[in-house]
Amino acid sequence: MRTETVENYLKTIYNLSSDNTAVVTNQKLADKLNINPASVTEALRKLHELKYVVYEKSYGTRLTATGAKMAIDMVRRHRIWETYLAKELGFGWDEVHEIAEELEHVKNDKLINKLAELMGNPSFDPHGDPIPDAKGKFQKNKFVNLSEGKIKGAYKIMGVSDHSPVFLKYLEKHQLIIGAEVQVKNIEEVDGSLVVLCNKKEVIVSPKVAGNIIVAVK
Amino acid sequence: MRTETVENYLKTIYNLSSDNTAVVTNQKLADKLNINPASVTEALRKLHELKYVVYEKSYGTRLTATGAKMAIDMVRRHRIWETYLAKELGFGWDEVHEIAEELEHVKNDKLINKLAELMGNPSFDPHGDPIPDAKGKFQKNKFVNLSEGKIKGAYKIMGVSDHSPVFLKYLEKHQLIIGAEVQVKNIEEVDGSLVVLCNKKEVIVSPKVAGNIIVAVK
DNA sequence: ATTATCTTTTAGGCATGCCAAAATTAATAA
DNA sequence: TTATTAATTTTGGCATGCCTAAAAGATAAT
Ligand SMILES: [Mn+2]
Ligand SMILES: [Mn+2]
Ligand SMILES: [Mn+2]
Ligand SMILES: [Mn+2]
Repeated sequence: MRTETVENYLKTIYNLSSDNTAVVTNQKLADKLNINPASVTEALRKLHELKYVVYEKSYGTRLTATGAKMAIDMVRRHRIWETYLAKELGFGWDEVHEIAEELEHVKNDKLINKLAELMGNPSFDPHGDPIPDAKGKFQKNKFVNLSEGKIKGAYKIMGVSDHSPVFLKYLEKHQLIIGAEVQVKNIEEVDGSLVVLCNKKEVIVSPKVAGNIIVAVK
Repeated sequence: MRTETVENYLKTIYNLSSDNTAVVTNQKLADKLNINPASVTEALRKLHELKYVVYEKSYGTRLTATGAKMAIDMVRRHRIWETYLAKELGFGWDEVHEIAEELEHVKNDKLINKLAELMGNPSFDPHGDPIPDAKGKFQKNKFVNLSEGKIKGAYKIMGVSDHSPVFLKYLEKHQLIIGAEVQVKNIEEVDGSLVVLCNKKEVIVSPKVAGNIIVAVK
């Protein structure tokens, strides 16, 4: 059964096993889904039954081909809705995730495809994440982390890996938004903070923050 | 708890007790919700507990003020989404209801208000039903049924009371759509069918169909 | 190799929503 | 009014998803 719960599990497994086939632990799933580990065990048993995942006891879980297809479908829906909310309805990039968490479960492919078409089939969502097309194909990007930035290096912000409102509002306050061009002026010895020039202003970016900013080398 | 189930019950009770305070029977609820009458009894007991309805055993149910407020909120969401799907995304009036059944449950007032605003706060949905504003106020209309039409009478179609795709597609085929102007040429003695002129074509409208077309007298 | 720690699983429960069958109540007809 | 029919409620069950506490398994440290 493709319940909302199943959809959420599959999507989350997919997001946690970033580099395709990596195995996901129960703990990480429990954390991400805000659910007790015992409940995760149960759920995985069922998902295994349904052939959506391969679940090996006390080892970990990975998606089957069927599961991956469903997961990618969810990712598409989520990101299309996020993009729509931001681009067409004027929601902030810190607001869209939560609403998309609900909208993604509306069962109507035509709806998603119409929204996508209306926006010219965008390839990236407001956080810079790639949007799979209707067939599940993505544009794979090869960006790096700002924390790998070098002194005098010039970069362009392409995405973020932390989607929490707190983080996103913080970035916005300093104009560290998608598309912004930044230059690394210095890297502090003490704590590894980056002093970057962004929009003609100097901003100090902590390693933690830098680690969640995805950039292209210019 | 305001679950999806609760929202559906309240909305349905509201829709079934058309003339405000009319009592709704379990049977009608069971039919509309496609649920076993036994389940309806249980649900109503809980809704009564929650003070959303006044439920009197073996007699019937009506909404409390609190329940009515929630119901009207649901009606607003449903109709805003229907209008949005039709006007902005190009869905047919026969397609929008089903999708809106799901979208109406997304918990975000800002979203609904943005959609409404974007469309200029419409007062009627694609079926001619009035859309309550954010405060729950509607424009009460005083239309009549086409089945009450008189020979030589001229009318304008303002709405429909059957929202099923079959019915709506049938109407569309004969151009009997909202805004269309019709003139009653004759009423057949045999079965009460109306012969109406619509878009310069004669159409025979059965009593059953006419009974689901809402018109304004011109 | 053994202990301590952390993760996962099992066992036993609970809430929500639904159903079918039987019992009760209400409404209608005779 | 009494019998028949129809609507409602009660009873006992079931599936889904979640939880806590206890048991078992895996990992890491001494
Ligand atoms: Mn979700
Ligand atoms: Mn995103
Ligand atoms: Mn609904
Ligand atoms: Mn409608």
